[in-house]
Amino acid sequence: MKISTKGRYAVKVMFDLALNNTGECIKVKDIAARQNISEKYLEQIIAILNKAGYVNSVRGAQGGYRIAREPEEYTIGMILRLTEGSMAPVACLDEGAECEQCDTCETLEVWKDLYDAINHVIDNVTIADLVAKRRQREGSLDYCI
Amino acid sequence: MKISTKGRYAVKVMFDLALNNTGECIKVKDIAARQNISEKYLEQIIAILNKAGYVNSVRGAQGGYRIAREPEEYTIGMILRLTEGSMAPVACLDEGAECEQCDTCETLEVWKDLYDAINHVIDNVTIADLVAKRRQREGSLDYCI
DNA sequence: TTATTTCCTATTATTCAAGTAGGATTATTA
DNA sequence: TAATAATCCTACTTGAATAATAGGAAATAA
Repeated sequence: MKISTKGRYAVKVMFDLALNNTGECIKVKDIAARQNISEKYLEQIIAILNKAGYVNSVRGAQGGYRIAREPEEYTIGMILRLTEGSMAPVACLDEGAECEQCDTCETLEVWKDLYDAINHVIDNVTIADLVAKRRQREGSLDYCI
Repeated sequence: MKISTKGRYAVKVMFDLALNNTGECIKVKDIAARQNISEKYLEQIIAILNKAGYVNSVRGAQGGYRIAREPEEYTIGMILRLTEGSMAPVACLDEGAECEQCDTCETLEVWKDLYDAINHVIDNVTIADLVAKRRQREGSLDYCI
């Protein structure tokens, strides 16, 4: 039961755009280099974020991407659901799923609890939280040197 | 991020063996019929449970399987880890994993929280809990009729 | 000795993850 | 205006994993 690179990279992209946001455009190439991800693969992932309006794009030379809203407004859950699809641990719990045995399925209740627990975590962390942690870390590093 | 049929079926097997336990052997064929799973595929899954000592087997005619210990002693987590492997949402958190970027990875902390939440759920439900729920359901059904 | 059951291993079909590749389109800038 | 730099779009590939299917060997009860 793993989160795929698609979802993980999407979170990294949003984090990177928030962390390095100066109002200027940020190129895929730069994100790929910083996050150590294939540039071409990242293009596809950021395209999903773009279509969903999570980021804004500027085409042409000196173009790139910017985070569309404030980092506080993006939870990890939003980003994972967009890129990974449902975070339900079993298909029975996906939206629009039909299962005849669900009424008499004791295990389903466990999966429901698991689903709730997963959602609770990913819906209560925002990109802003991740940026804050990095800033804090950078701050404490200054003291070390 | 889905639990595979292997893990789900393994839980169903343990549940079935506990629910229908009379001290007699239970055949794979019967479990497969009750749980609506391919017999041959179930053989492979129950073999894992058998090797781990979660069930005891009796070969030959009138043979079959019995749950080895009390249903209270088997958590869902034990069964899933045995059949699925680690339940960590990212490979970085698997045992023996090595990741150079972990020290400066803010997202990892989210995955850790997620991992903890997952473990908390699956380690606090036992097969006995599932059986109890079924018994309760059966009891209330009697009143309905 | 026959029927029944577990045990063991190999094979397969399908799907999905994770990228790779190539070029079209759009905009800046020299 | 031409060169350059960037996003955009689509198709393809490769490898691994999932979810079985298949066939028979070994063990045991009746």
